[in-house]
Amino acid sequence: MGKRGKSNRFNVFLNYKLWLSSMSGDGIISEEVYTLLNGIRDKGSLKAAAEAADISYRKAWGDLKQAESMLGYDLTEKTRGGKKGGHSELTPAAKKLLEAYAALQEKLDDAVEEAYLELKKKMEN
Amino acid sequence: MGKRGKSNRFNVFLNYKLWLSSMSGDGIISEEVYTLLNGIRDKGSLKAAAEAADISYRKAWGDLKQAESMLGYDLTEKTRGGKKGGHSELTPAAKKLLEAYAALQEKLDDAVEEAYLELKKKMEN
DNA sequence: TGCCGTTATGCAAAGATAAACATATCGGTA
DNA sequence: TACCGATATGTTTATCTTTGCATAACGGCA
Repeated sequence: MGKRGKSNRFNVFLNYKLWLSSMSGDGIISEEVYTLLNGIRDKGSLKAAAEAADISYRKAWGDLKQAESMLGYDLTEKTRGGKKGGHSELTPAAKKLLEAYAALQEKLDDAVEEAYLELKKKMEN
Repeated sequence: MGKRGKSNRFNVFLNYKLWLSSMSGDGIISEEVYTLLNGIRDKGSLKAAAEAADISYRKAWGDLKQAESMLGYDLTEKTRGGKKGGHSELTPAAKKLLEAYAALQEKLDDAVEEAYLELKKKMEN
């Protein structure tokens, strides 16, 4: 047998979750909302985005509404009726938010990864 | 009136939450468990720690048990009966975990703060 | 040995969260 | 104008989480 590492391997994963909240803490924009916005951008409707995210339309609609009310401006432009029954698309502000969020997530992913390796090292000593 | 910043102030806060999980994702060590461990260290009993954290003893006990089962080793040494009815104290492993976690949290707090400022700047342009 | 306060644990009740269901509205198009 | 499919929203059900209650075991101490 060759040598090997300590036997108490710290065999767990570090996860994290981000969200934006209002000062009062009532409304939140969770990662779910970002998923929805991405879906809306890709599919052109909240219904399709909700299905893709595997959450009920009712909840998706409520979450989006709450996010918009919290920010104080719209993230989507919605229309009812029309050839395809209606559709939703992102406002410029939403597009900016998605971009900014992606950058933020990448940066934090790196920070978490780094912190995790340190945690692990400490726990294996 | 002098000049002032853009009016669409991005007036929300960035929050984050950390937790450790097993590969399968079933068991987790949430921030709550860290709070409990801190409480146990300070007060010497799970009951007191649960009260301080404002969660039911039932849940605190269950969470702790789950965390220990996930890690595969004990985080607390418990005794029943005795002069004060019983008590709990941290194992060396738990102390190490708390230390490592505090360092991790500090590091990530900084990273999040930094990322938030960037996000904000982007959203205000 | 009976009491106290804590750990330990099952089970029922209560609360929170999300899904499901039910309609209504809208505006192109057949 | 009737139909389609998506938005919009209230109401009811189901699910998931947490609390609360009950009860047992334990071991110093009066």
